[in-house]
Amino acid sequence: MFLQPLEQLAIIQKGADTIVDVEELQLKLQRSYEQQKPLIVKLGLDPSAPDIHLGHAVVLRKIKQLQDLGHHAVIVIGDFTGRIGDPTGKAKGRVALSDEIVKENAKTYCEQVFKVLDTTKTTVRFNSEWLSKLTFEEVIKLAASTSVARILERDDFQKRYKNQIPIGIHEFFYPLMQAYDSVELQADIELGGTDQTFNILMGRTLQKHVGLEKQIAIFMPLLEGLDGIEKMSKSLNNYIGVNEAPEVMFKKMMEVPDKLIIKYFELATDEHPATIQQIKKRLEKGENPRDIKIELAGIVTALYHGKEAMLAAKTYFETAFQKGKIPANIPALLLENEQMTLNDVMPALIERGLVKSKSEFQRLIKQNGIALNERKLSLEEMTLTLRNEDVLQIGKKRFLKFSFVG
RNA sequence: GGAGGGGUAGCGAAGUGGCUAAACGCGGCGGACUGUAAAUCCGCUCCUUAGGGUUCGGCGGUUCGAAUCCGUCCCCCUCCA
Repeated sequence: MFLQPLEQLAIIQKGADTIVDVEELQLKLQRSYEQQKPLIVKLGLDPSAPDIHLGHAVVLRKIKQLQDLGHHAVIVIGDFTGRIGDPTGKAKGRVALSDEIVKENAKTYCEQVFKVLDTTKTTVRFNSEWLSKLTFEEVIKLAASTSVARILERDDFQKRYKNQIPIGIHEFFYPLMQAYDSVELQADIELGGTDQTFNILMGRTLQKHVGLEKQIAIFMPLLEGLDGIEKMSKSLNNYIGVNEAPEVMFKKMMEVPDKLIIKYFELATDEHPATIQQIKKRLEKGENPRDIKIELAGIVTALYHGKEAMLAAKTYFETAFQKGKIPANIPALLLENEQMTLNDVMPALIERGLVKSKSEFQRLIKQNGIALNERKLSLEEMTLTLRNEDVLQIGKKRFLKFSFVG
């Protein structure tokens, strides 16, 4: 059932940034092979934002590969970590609420996670399950396994300390809590981005401290977001969510900077290294990066939405953005009666997030950014009565069709 | 506990009684150009029934007038103990 340990190792190493420690990993694989017993692969997820994006997916894809090799994944939802970590949640009423929200987020989360992972080889755990039961004494003992100097080594702590940005004492416990998860699960392998180096290595320290075998740390490269500079994250709004509509996903993929095309092929698709080599060559030969990016966008979109939806999204992209025409499938807004004007629909537009305020809408009109049925609007036309099938275009990307009930 | 420095729009940062809805930079948005872009150029960037209305950590006060002065409270940082 298992592949030869060396073959497994090759697959595991593919695309990984660093593995600590490869020899130990080999030993674990060997033993697992001999005993026909899967390794426990741990991944911690922070439930604060309920969206999984392609950056997370890099790690998930690697885990999927481990599952395909026969190993077992444990997803740890950091509900405890998240709950005490949020310094804004001061009010007591909020804690209970955020508990529910965490549960709900976790549900959405898992749905997304399983777009990549194999359900039958995955266990989902919440770390409040064990962390909330620790006594103060146990916590202190945990804390004694490291030192302030060690904790301060962590990159972002150092930066914050230098820049006089506050560091809460409780934040010192994050690495410990995450490390304790590994102890509890007796993880064989923990996956994470290179930004998780400190936390994941702490897991090894702690496991050793309590007399367990140390987990293997596999660090995956961080995927830069659409700005091409910062790592993909929701708060920087440079992300592509796995749950986003196919049209949105396709369009965003096209916004990936040219220089990241190969990296995205490597980290966001399951393409074979040989295929990627060929693409590299095509780029070097001077082939238009746009065309290659269209292929990339197609592959990624199909990965999450299937081929059919991808093809529709591609057509949408070609009509709306390449030709500048109104695409076929655009969201519709139902009008209550036949006397509605743009002024009247304004609240609905704001609610849908198409514009921030009426003032912004008027500003856009002044800037030639609003069109009704492909004709630019003027300020006076705010009071025009809308007709069935009228199409409103805001900027280049936002479309809305009006239609009457019934 | 003591001493000092801070809190200004999404962020960074000017402004120390009226000319300030608040310079400048970044980010974001619109337009031009394009290969979806990037780079570049132009414009916008609190709300509004366009007359105004609400903003500079919170509350209260002085003043014809306050981000700017006073009181008080909250928060952050540094050094000392």
